[in-house]
Amino acid sequence: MPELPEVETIRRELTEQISGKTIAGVCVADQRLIKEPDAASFKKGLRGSRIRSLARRGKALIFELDTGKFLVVHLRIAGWLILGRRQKKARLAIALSDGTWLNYMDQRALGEVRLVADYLSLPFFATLGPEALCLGREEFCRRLSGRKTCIKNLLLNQKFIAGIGNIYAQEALFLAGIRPQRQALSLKAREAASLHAKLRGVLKEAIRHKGSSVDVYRSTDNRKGSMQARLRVYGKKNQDCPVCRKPLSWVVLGGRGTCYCPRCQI
DNA sequence: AATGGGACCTGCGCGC
DNA sequence: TGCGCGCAGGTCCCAT
Repeated sequence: MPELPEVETIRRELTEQISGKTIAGVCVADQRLIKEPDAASFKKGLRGSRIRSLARRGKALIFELDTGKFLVVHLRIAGWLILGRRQKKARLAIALSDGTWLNYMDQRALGEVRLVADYLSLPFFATLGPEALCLGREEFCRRLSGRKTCIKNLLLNQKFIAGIGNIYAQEALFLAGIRPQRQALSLKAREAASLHAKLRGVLKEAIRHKGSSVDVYRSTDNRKGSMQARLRVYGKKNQDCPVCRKPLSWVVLGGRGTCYCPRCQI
């Protein structure tokens, strides 16, 4: 589900709705999600904490607590959060002081939740590349140069750039007119600059529209985003290009399905 | 050092 | 109706 725009949407909504509130209780229905510490210490460490603020780094959501600890949530493929009534299928439910619940939902149980004192030293954050929306054009082009892997896989590599996933990588490449299987080092300066601009554009567009609800993703009020209606190629296997109206192509790159237009993308 | 494939999970839609 | 298969928005681990 959640790439940068979806996680950013969640962060903004939660900032408005739960910052300043205190955690009254914690119910762990699926222990597999709690990566550290053990479930009992996790619950004990969380109870009574006040939520100071919410941050995002890449696709990870970070709750800053007044105890000095951080609740780090990674939704992976199919996680989402619902604020409000307690949800039956929640794998983790956090009761807030005002009687509302923050429910962690996850169809595939691949998500990860941690309570740590220092999240920046976690391997994921220590090796994470620059934020997609903070990376300037020149730095983007410099990091791109000399990389032999195909451009789409590079965009998906979180150590290269943080926050891009399979939806927005395909969308940005379509908008920039670049084939996903091109070697990164083959991009001309103009192409790299265009890709940088289109990437920023599509991420901002997606944030404005509260993310793409392609499958299970919902924003915290359990409503769908609206970006899915604006996607140009993602999930359009066997359909036509929105620009030239000819059939789109589909390939597997880095184990992930990839749609592109063989005419509009060079 | 960088790259590609498999593993981790569950559920849906499809063809037979 | 039922079953097997392919596929799904991410990341880590391992072999090469």
